[in-house]
Amino acid sequence: MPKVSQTHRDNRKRQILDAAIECFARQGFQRTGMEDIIRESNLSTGAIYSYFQSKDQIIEVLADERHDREKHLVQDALTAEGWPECLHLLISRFCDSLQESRERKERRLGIHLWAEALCNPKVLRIIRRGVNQPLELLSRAIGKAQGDGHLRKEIDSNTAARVLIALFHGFVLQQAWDEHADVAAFTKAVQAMVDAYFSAVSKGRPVKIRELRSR
Amino acid sequence: MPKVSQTHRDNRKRQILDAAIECFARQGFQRTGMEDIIRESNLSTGAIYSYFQSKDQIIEVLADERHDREKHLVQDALTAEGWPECLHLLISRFCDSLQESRERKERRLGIHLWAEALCNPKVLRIIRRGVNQPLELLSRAIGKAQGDGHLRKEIDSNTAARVLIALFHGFVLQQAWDEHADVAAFTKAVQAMVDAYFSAVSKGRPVKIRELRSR
Amino acid sequence: MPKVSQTHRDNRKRQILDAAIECFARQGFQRTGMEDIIRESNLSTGAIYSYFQSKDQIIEVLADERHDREKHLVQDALTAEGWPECLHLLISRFCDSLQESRERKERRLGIHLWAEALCNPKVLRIIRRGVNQPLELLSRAIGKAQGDGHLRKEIDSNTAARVLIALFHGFVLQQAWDEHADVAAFTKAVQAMVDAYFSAVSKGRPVKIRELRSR
Amino acid sequence: MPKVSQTHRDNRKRQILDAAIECFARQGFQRTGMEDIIRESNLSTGAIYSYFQSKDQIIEVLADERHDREKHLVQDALTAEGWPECLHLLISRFCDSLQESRERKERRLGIHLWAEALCNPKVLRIIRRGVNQPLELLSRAIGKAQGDGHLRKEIDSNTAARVLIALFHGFVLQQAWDEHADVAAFTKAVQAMVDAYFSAVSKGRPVKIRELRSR
DNA sequence: AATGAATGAGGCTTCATTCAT
DNA sequence: TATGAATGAAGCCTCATTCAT
Repeated sequence: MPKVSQTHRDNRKRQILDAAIECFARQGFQRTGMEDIIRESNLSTGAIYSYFQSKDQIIEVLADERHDREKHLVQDALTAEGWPECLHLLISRFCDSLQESRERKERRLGIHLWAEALCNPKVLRIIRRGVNQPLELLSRAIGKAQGDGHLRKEIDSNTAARVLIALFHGFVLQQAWDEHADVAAFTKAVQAMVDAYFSAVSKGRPVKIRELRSR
Repeated sequence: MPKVSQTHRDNRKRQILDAAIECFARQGFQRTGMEDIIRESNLSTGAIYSYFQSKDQIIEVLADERHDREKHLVQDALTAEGWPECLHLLISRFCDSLQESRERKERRLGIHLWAEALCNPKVLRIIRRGVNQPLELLSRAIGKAQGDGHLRKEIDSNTAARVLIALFHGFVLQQAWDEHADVAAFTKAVQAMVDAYFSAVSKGRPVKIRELRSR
Repeated sequence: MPKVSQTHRDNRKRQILDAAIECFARQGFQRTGMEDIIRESNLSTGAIYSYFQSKDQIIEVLADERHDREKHLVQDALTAEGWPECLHLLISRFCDSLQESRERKERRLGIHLWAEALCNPKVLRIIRRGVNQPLELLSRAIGKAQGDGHLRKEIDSNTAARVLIALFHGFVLQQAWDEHADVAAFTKAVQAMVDAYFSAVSKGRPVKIRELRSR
Repeated sequence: MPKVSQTHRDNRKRQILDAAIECFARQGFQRTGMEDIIRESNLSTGAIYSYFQSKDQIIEVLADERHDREKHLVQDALTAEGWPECLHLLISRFCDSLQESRERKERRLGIHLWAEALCNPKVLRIIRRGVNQPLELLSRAIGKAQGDGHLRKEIDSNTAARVLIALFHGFVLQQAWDEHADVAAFTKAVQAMVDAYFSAVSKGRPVKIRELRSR
């Protein structure tokens, strides 16, 4: 039989991956059988296995995809000019994405990947890249803003980046557990908090914890 | 053996739960077989099943325990007097806990529970309680601080609480993926950010989002 | 501790056997766990095992009991004087017993024993005795009636006994499957049939099948 | 393997059912493990479960099959013309079947089903149908014979049918417990008894039970 | 004697993967 | 290439029985 075109193969692969996303997002890895993916993708067992070596490999590919997406989201946001703009763009880009149904589905899948990473070395490696690359991008951007004098120097850019990512991830969880979580309110609060943090006492020295305490 | 004391039963239960925590934290729910828990607990199959009805029930009990712990952590912190103290205590309590090995293990388990909640209604219910109760406690504390004039009124107490929780959860993830994540730096940054947020523009009016955006 | 009296032991044994009858009749052997018998008997695991060596042994003892009862039922009926009286007494004794709730329960148990006998040599031996002894008693009684001139000689006493027993067993099944089966009607029909059979053409030669066919 | 024909599927199903009959007839339901059926059928665990959902379902299907066979046996016999012919055909058909090894095996299985019915609602329903349908067929046939003047009207057709079925079932038991039970003798006796019953006192009035009792 | 906690072999079933067609 | 029937290891759990107290 004739070899099928690469495009055809790609389409099939997508078909499988989309089916897998659907199933995994809904039921997690354990509860999703290959049979579910097969049914959802309208393909046959054999077909699936001619595109992916195993269920685990599908998971790994999906992890890779998510990581790519995350990186691009950060990358895109950081193309904006000027400091606070970058940050605001990032926050809104991120938060906006939580409103789209497709993205929400993938975020659920993402959570399963976060847990999977804890006991699957391959996935852990992918997740680490998926967190570290955005982290570095962000960290570098913050560093640059500091260099440009838009930001207090006392802030450790790396840690600041971590905090931002933590905020995002943390909210992804809350939204997954309660789909009515108020994204807009959260967005606003994060914007405010981050602004306050980055701009606090920009005129002189940073606020010291002790001072705050005794106020 | 004849009737044993309640203490004995409790000890056995703990033995099983601890074994389960060990296994689940290390390998997740799927990869942990009852056999693993049996081996780790030094008990027999039957013994386990005379204390718990099923693997799922063990998971649920562990979820309940985590939720309780989380609530108590928040409750304890909020017993401090005065506003910023409460908050700082909470942050340090939380971050300190991430340094203890036992707690780290349980946090890993916690992440597995977060994912499990997405496709296990019972666990979801438990997790929701486990998030909502601390959220309310925190929210109420913030509200009280606002009432006492220690905090800007523009902040929505509920959302602020959400943001804090998100920060914590988000960092738990980072630490799980990279056990060398710098807890101290994170702690400091969170303290600073939160202080900045809650006290921002205390000298005049709060920064408005619109202003920030258009800057 | 003091050795308990034989009476006490007997009572305990009965307690266990009654509990077992209850459970086995209701749920069969497989579905009845030792735990069920323990609960129903209000004794402890250990107690049960100090009176019986195993679940199988309980079954065997119960089989023995049933067999005894069955034998006595036949024996008692055959004490009547004169031929048809014996038979009628037997039939009514048997059918009457099907009206009592206790007996019905034991009959259900009996059915389980019938099946058990097919794959449990010990029970098979007991059941065989339980069928053969009544069979012989009956057969001998029929033979005697023939000798006394009350019955046609052409009838094979052994087979006739078999037929009677088959009628009884067969109806026990029907009643077990449908507790509203009409015992009275069945009794009457059996009486009539048996009478017809035993007395048919008592004046001369037996009816030949061929004749019946061509009539 | 690619899609296989329906015939192939049917053959496989039969293969499994035959293996199950073999095992169940020999050892009963409890003592037969899926492993036994798997070995006996020369298939794999998975194969079995792709044809049947559970061990219980196999039992139910077998119960259905038996019920069908039983019904057909009666139906076929009742196609004969004329009254006593029908009956004699039925009796010989039934008794002949007890001579075939295959049928004897299935009869053993049948006994296990009779017991199973007592504590398995699904099987009970099937067994009831399996008894009631032949019962009705027979009852109707007897009624018709009465209408045609071939039979005494005093007989309750329904009860008479019950008696016949009871005779058959009862003998199935005896044969299962003692494979040397004399089928031919039993057959003859049943034929005679039934003939005597149905034609008794055809010369005058039927014998009344009361008379028999008081004789 | 009595208790009931503990044991662990064995039961039923699932499901990722293979491979004949 | 594509199909889906077949495989069988491994999983969760039950339950008759034992034995320390």
